[in-house]
Amino acid sequence: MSLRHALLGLLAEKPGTGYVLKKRFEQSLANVWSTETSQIYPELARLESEGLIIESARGPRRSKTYTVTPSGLVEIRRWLTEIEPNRSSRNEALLRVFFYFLLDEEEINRLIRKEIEYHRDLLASYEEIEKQLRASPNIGDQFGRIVLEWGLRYEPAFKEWLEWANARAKRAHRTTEGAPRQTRPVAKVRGTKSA
Amino acid sequence: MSLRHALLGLLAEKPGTGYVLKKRFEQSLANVWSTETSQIYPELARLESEGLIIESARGPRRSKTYTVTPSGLVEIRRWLTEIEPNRSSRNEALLRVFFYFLLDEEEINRLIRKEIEYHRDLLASYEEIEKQLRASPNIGDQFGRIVLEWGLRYEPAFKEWLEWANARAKRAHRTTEGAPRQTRPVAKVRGTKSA
DNA sequence: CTCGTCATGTAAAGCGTTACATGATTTC
DNA sequence: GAAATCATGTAACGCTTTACATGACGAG
Repeated sequence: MSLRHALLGLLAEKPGTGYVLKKRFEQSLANVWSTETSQIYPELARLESEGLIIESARGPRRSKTYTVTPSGLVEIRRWLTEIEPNRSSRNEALLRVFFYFLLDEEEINRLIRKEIEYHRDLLASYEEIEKQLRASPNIGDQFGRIVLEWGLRYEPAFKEWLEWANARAKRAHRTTEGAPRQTRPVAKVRGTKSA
Repeated sequence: MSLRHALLGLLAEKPGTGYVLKKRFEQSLANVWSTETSQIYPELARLESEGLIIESARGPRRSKTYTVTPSGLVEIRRWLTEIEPNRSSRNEALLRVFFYFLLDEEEINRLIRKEIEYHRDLLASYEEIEKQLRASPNIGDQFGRIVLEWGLRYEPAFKEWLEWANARAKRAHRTTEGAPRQTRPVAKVRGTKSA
């Protein structure tokens, strides 16, 4: 249940409405966590009913500003310090590379170049954010800056790996040429489909 | 729907039963994708009913070996080359760091050290796999090796960042000392809770 | 004959995404 | 007064995880 703690954390930083929380997800947490409004509003209602946040203000368009309560603060600290983080990760890009043996050299090259472009742009956007942070150093963005730093280190490393992978994929294809993994019969059909 | 294509890809590499597919997920794809048997078996049944795989053999304990069909091969190639990869990522470790402003220096230090240990062990396991691959170079593991290489590059980079983050967190705490973000009243309560 | 592992599945609950619905306020 | 944006929510569907159930085979 990371979403509820993400909401608690954001509200601990600064109270806000569901709408602004969504914006904050998109701006500061885009590459770390994401969610939809359809998940935010019910979760805020649940957090309120559990007393972890309170509706502290009503604004113009029947907007509700929520503020974290003392027990909400206790809860997020408990989560941070006592709950083992879920470290399982999924990376569809890597999963795909795993199956590149099914493609020819040219297609692999095209796909990897596309990835490189994507990550080049992502790095550029991180650098832009970093520039802005440097221009107006907001006390309080310290840990956001630390997370951003990871993006600034990750992207160049990933790009280098993609380039390495592209070169290596060519070599892999050359060495397996004429000996494809798929062409020999792999299993004798012993049973028959019965449904 | 990455799971179905992961299954197709694994079966394209080598036919197998649901049980061995689960093992292969754990061995080769652990850090890339994961799934449970409760997801594998229904998905295999669906893939078979769609003609993308066939039950090619029956073994001892009523085990069913599946093999990818020509249309299954077409499908996974289509997925690889024509479907835009889902690049959205979630990283709970980074999400947590974002909220470290709620903790004191000592706790942050403890948490970061724990992460460093975890990733140290993960890197060691990757290095072990790499050693084994080098010892018995299996043609066909080429792209698995390429994916592994990312792990061998990622882990040291992440560790360095964790160390940097730890040092920087200390600095961040010192500069915000006596000016915590949470202590001033953040919102006037204008409305009242009505449910 | 017992234990471990191989092997396949179902059920239920939780989490996440997509689609849809509605209305209020500000800006031009 | 029209359009953009602010703002909150529901419904349905799909994916993922946890828990449970069952049984076959092989080793000792």
